[in-house]
Amino acid sequence: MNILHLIKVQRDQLSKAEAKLADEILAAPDEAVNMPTAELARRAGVRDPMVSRFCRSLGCNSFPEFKVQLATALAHRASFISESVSKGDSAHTVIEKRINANQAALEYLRSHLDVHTVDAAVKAMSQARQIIIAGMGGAAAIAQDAQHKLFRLGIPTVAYDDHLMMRMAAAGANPKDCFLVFSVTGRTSAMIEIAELVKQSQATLIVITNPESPLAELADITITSGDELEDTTIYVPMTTRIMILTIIDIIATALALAQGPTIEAQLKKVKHSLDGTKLELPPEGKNSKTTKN
Amino acid sequence: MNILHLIKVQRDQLSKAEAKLADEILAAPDEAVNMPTAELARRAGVRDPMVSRFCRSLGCNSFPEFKVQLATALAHRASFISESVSKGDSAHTVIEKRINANQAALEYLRSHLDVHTVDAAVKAMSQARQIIIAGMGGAAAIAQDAQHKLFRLGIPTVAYDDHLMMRMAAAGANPKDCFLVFSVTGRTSAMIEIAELVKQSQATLIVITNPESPLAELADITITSGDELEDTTIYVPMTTRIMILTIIDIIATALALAQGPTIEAQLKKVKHSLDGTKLELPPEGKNSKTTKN
DNA sequence: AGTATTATGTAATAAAATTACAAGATATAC
DNA sequence: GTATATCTTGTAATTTTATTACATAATACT
Repeated sequence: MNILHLIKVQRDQLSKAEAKLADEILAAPDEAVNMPTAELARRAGVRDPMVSRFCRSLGCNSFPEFKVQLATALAHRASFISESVSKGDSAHTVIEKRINANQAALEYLRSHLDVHTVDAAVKAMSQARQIIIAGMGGAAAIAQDAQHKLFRLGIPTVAYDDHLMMRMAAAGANPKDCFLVFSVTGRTSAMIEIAELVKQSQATLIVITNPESPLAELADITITSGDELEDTTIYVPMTTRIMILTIIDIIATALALAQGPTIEAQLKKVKHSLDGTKLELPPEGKNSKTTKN
Repeated sequence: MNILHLIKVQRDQLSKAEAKLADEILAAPDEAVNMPTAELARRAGVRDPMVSRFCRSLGCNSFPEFKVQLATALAHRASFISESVSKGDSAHTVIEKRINANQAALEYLRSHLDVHTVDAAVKAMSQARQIIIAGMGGAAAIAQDAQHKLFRLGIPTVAYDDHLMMRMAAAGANPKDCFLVFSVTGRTSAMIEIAELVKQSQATLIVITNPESPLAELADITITSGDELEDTTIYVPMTTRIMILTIIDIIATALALAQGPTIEAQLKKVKHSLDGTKLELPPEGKNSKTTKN
């Protein structure tokens, strides 16, 4: 866990003077990181040695060591303050801000993605007879992408973006099937309908959605879509897209590992099937890879 | 520029003793970050004050300040070592590794995405009569996603994943149109065909692909797909997906900004069009946002 | 209420970083 | 090629910073 998190978590178990320091640091970590003990102590209204003690309480061996940790945490957090873009922004600023925002989304995922949930999803999917994926609107592309990834692993997978097809697939699903639903908000009634049909078919229902949504309640396994994070006032919301894609990435990777050695051959077969569609690589290209995707 | 980079760059313009310090730090930055001057000096075979001088040469005000900078640089670098997954990995490890890999991809993008290229693309797209997007295979989902984002901005946009449709669209394109092609490798002959047809129609051809590919050569504007980065030996390649999505994100954001104040109303209209399809939010949910996507 | 325990401040000390200065190295001019 | 200037580095002193030891205050517990 990073040191800023740690301070926040331990904040209430600290002594009075230490809590003052914690507050001071949390209030302005960027400044704290470049202060000597004396200055930090003065600002927090305590005496110098408290700073050393505070660092020890947090598990650091010295104040300098603490500063290094703080700087590290701050480097990660830096992208956490994913500033929204504004009118006068140059292309360069937009690039920086959007990359920061997307990195921050991944950082958020790191701390909020539950291992056991992922494990459960992987287990269910690896045992599934077939995986049926559903996504509408903005989630349609995600569904298609997931299908593309999973089918490459040799798992029978199909993706739908059409409501009627989804209904039929949901109603006709086998209890051994896995139904994977992408819905950022989890409030689209059409999607909830589908989920209910899936329940009736007794297929395993995995949803990637806002955990506090009606859709999530229906699911056997719920994985967060990061919907709670996204700020709709920002021009073009995107972070959830990145998060969900990374979730798929993680699950697909874990699935591939679960499948064992056969998977490599499978991937190779699929890849080589595309060979005929590609132009040759230049003879002495430094890029010695074979074609792909 | 981060301090590690700076040290590398300035390495040869430093004095003999300073160079020794530079080498020592570059050799083991993780250790250096937790050393006092004396220790670092000893290891580098110089005297303590050289360390202070070295920091000054690099533009830092003090050694502690330098350490903070180093820690920051190291924090970013940490995610750069995106280890590939392996057999015995637990779900937790897979999560960490994939998130690291994807964050690293974004870090790569940060330093390799050319501002002027993005500017040019945004300019071309903002002036376009219509944007036609093409993507096949794994890029189909990306194309669909891009379409979804751009059409929300009120820009006439269409996406194709079918080769015949692409041919027709390419052949029939207007010189005022913008043709956006996604192809990770840039070697799919079907896609190159399309690009050639687009050239004949004199529409602006923007491709997101491997910059050293036949497809890139045909384009008016080329943006890297990160293909050169991806390691095909890793089970499920994904980083390019994230990179391309972020590129779309950046362009769409810049486009939105370029459109000026009208865009907000436009986005609201599109968003509210979905209101009827969603369930109400719970009355006292801490989530006070309106529905979206 | 009295004692034990913990928390914090004060003063002293130790550690760390920097400055001032001198000696050495290197370059430049003649 | 020597002399001078400039730059680099080391030594020693100094200052700043962090920590320890100890005492006092606060809190908790009996």
